[in-house]
This record gives sequence, C-alpha cells and structure tokens, in this order.
Amino acid sequence: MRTKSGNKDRDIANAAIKVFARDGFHGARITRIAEEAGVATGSVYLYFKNKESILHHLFFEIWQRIRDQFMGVVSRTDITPREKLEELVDRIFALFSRNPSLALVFVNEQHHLVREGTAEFMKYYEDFLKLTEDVIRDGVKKGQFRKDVDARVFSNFVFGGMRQLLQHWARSQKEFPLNSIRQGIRIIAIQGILKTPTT
Amino acid sequence: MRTKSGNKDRDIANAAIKVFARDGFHGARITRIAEEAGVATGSVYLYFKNKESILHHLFFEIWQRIRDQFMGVVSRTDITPREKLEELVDRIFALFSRNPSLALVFVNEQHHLVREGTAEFMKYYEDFLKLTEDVIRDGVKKGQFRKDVDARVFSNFVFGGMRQLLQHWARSQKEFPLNSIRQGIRIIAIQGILKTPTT
DNA sequence: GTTATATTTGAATAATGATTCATTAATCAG
DNA sequence: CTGATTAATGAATCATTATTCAAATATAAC
Repeated sequence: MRTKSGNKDRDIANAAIKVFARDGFHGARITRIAEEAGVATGSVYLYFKNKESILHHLFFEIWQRIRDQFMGVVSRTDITPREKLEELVDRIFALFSRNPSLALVFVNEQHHLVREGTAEFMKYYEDFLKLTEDVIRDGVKKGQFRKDVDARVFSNFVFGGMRQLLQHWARSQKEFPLNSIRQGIRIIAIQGILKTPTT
Repeated sequence: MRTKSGNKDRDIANAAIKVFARDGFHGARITRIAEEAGVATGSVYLYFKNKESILHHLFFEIWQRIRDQFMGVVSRTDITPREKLEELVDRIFALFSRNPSLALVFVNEQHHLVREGTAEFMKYYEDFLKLTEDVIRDGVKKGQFRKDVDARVFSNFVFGGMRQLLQHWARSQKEFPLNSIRQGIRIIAIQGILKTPTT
C-alpha cells in the first residue's frame, strides 16, 4: 500500500487561486498551476476532474463560507438590522482580507460558472442573497429602514459595490486600504451621501 | 474597382455583441459570429484584426459614449451636484436600455481587456471615474454632500452596484424593470437606507 | 529484501477553434 | 464587353493546451 503524501489537493487549489488571479481562468495553464503547486501536470487530474472543476471547488468553498457566516449573523437577536448589515459587510471583507488573489478570482471569474446554471454553489449564493434581503425587510418592518427601499435591489446594489471595491483593493492594497473601503460602504449604503445629521 | 457593400463592420460588431453576450468572450466562436452577421468566416478578418479586437472595438465605443455623455452633464451649471449624479446614472441606463446583450458584454467581459492594461478605451474609463469624482467633490464643497464621503470610494461603489443591477436586468427585464432599479439606486446612493425625512 | 499496491510523473495525444490564403465573385472604368 | 481591381468566401492550416496513460516511483506489509 501507499498513502497520499501531504495535502496536494490544497496545494493545487491554492496554486490555482494564484494563477487564476494573475492570468484569468481562460489564460491560466494547467501546467502552470501544477508547477506552482509543486506537482506534475498529470497529478492535477488525480485531485480534480478538470480545470473547470477547480474553479467550481473554489467557488463552492467561498460561497459556503459566506453563507455560513451570514446564517450566524442573521440569526442573532441581540443586534439591530443596521448592525447586522454592517456586520455582514465586515464578514465578507474579513474572508478575503488575507488573500487578495482569492478576492480577484471571486470578483472576476464567477460568470464562467453561472452561465451553465448547473453550479453546485448556486444554492449558497441564493441563500446569501435571501439572507441579506431578510435583514433589509426586517429593518423596514421594525421601522429602522426606509419603507421605499427595495430589498432585492438594495442587496444586489451593495453586493455589486463591494465587488468593485474588493477588486480595486485586491489590485492595489495601498491605494484602497480595506478600512477606508469598509468605512466608505457603511457611510454610503447606510446613511447615503446627503448631508444630514443622522448617525 | 469594387466597393464594400452594406455595413459589414457594423453587422459583425452587432453579431459579436449577441454571441459574446450569450456565450461569453471565450465561449464565442468566430464562425458563429460570422454566421450571425451573414458573412463568411474569413470576412470577419477583413474588418477586424482578430477576435479580441472586436471586443476592444465594442468597449471603445461604449466608454467613449459614456465619457461624452458625462462631459456634457458635468459641465452644466444649471443643476446641483445631486441632480448631476442622478442624471449620470440615468445616462448609463439609457445607453443600454435598448440593448440587453450589450449590457451583458459590458458587465461581464471588461476584465479580459483590462488585464493587459494596454487597452485604448482605458483613458475614457479613467475620464469617467474622474468626472464622477469631480461631481462628488463639488457637492461636498458646496455643502450638499457629507464631508466624510470619499469620492473615489463612492464612485466605484455606485458603479459596481449599477453593474450588478444592469446584469440582473439584462438577464431578465421582467424581474428587474429598469425603472425600479433606477429609482432604487437614487434612494440608496443618495439618501441611504436609514429612515429619516430628507428628500 | 521482496512483492504488492497506490501514487506520481510528464511526454504523447487529441481536440479544438482562431486564423490564413488560394480561389471565386462583384463592381467599376473605359 | 473586357480587363483590372477589390471584396468575399470557406476549407485547410496551424498553434495551442487540456487531458490521458504507460511507465516510474514510493510506501507498506510481510
């Protein structure tokens, strides 16, 4: 008998993150990923069915983690909808804050998988959207948020805005420090841009 | 002598929009684009250097139009920064409102070109961001917008949010009617989500 | 140390699809 | 009408790479 040594699946996944981030999914070469992971080209296929399944795997992990985090936050009863919203934003940033490459893959490559509509992670993605919308609706019901805010539009808008900023941050942490982005989103999404004493 | 008949370049560009939108840039087949345009495969190469240059061409046109629209709006002196902001959002939506496929290409395929950094349209894109930031800064200076709003973060956030909503709209006009999106963005970006009489 | 079994290798394969180019078809000038 | 010139065609080419698999290697059991 012989047992697999090390964590080649993780090595390959991590290598793929780097290469996908730098070259994009279609520009990424399997040989390059293998090299980066320190394994032979063929070994990649012992751990993943094909190139696309590596991307699937990454998105599955990401969305599962996001969904889990969101479940935890949304179910809390000790904080207001507004605080939940802020917490949710923070959790997303926390997820990527140590891994700009993962952030780039996340913001850039999802539509390759969504196109087919069959992706396993889609259920987590949908949960994510629903959970966010629930927080908004709850806030409206509790009278904390404006009645004329459309929960679905709002969720998507904020998610899109975060994606865009996450991308800038990932490309240049210096120019877009995570803290100012987080702060910016809080101000904009929660309080809007108009000058008005609201806090 | 023989002169080129019709507008094959436009036909090809329009065909490419449809095919890129449906199959994505990398999934798009030149033969399919030619077919859709009603020309032979080889003819595509009489009008465009290669597949990528078709995409370049599309983005050049889009960003040039956006930039021009923005120039016009920003230079006006008869409306407030807030009104300018609303107008800018409307102009973007107006640009795509008759062409969901173009919207999909716009939101999904830009990063293929940005990666190389050499794209001709980038200067228009940068103008676009700068013009938006100028409106914000002007609004802050005039006391209409909050002092603690970061113009750069705000511009990117709103742009990202619009992209995300544009994508949903393009995929299903029914579920995300353009008007409710536009209205939603006004409320969120300008007034924020908090319940507070501000108008 | 030997054998059995599972893992790893990386060069060879095979498929794909962008691009080319020799050929054909239109149009125009005279 | 004829020849000259340019546009258009689409099958053949060629390059690129994901994927495969026969061979090599490592580990474990005895």
